[in-house]
Amino acid sequence: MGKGDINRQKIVAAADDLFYRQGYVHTSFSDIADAAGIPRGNFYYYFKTKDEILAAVIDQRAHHLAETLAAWEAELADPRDRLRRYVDMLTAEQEHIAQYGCPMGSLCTELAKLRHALQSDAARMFEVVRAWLERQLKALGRARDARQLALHLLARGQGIALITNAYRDRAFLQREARELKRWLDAL
Amino acid sequence: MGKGDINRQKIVAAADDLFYRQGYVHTSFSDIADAAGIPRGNFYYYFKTKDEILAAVIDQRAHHLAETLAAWEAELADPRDRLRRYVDMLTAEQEHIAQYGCPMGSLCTELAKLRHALQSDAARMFEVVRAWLERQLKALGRARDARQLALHLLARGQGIALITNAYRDRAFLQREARELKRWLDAL
DNA sequence: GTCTATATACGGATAGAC
DNA sequence: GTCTATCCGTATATAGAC
Repeated sequence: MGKGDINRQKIVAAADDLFYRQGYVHTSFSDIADAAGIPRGNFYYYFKTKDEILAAVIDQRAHHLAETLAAWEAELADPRDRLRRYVDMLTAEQEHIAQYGCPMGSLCTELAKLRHALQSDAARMFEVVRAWLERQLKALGRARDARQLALHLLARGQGIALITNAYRDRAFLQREARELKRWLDAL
Repeated sequence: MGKGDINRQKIVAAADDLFYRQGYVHTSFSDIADAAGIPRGNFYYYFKTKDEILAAVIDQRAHHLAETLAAWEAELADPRDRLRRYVDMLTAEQEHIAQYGCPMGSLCTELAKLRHALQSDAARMFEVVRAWLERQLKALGRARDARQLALHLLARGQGIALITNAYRDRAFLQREARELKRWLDAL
């Protein structure tokens, strides 16, 4: 891996973080360059436009998500345990969620308002999760309604993240996570 | 009501619409002035800063919301019918939601990322709804957990709106609205 | 590959004539 | 109350020296 690749990676990592914490529109090239430790001018050697960085960030998030979910699948044999693990992610990330919301949800919301060309790419992050949830639900014997249940679970998580963020209320997130687990157990 | 008040009202109405459809950061003074039919320069006679417009928009949304909810309370005697009516709002607004998400949720999400001073004011829109839901739930005999159930309902609605927006999937919204009503009936 | 200087456009905001 | 002209900062983006 050359030095160029390392710089490229640093830029994407910095942009990923800043897009999450500040939003896409509100984050400037300078912000990213400063955070990555790359001089403003040299920036354009790696990315020609802001959209290119966004595409790289979406790609990275989708890959990271897929890796995490695959690891849970390898680690846990019982599909119900895997789904529980998914809910545990909410609790584990409660600090970030209270401050910045969900990285997938808030980005999709922002890009929808911008009528951004990459909005459908951002929605593919959700697809990664939805497909994984659906597979676990099928393994649980819910083949018929697995897809709908997966979307339902996705929406529940997004609602919890949004309200937790708006109210800065981690106690709410914890209560709802417990309730989601009861819902899983009843499936 | 003088001409100044009318112009002021036109500005707030235009800003309300644009903040919903384009987001706060991405909407410029020029956008609002153009939409309201007010010359750019004259704008500052009514509002000194963009934040002042935002404050007026939040105020208007909260008032409009309170009026709508009060009307439902006057129209329907049964608290369960009132709650059903709340769920019906999702279905009625499905076109807007699919395109732009929830006006409350998307604004709170955006302001949280900006670390905007008015973020807590925006959250007060949620409080108007939460308090109303809580009252209906208490009237249903759920005094003990009315507050938690109200927040739960709020979060369910937000999750549905977000996923509907991300996937542009009105069928999902309709299915989830039906499910929410079943949940209400089981209370 | 790295960095400086700079072009160009647009944002929010102001002064002041009418 | 209305409108024009304009300031200043910042944003994206480019040219070109090193």
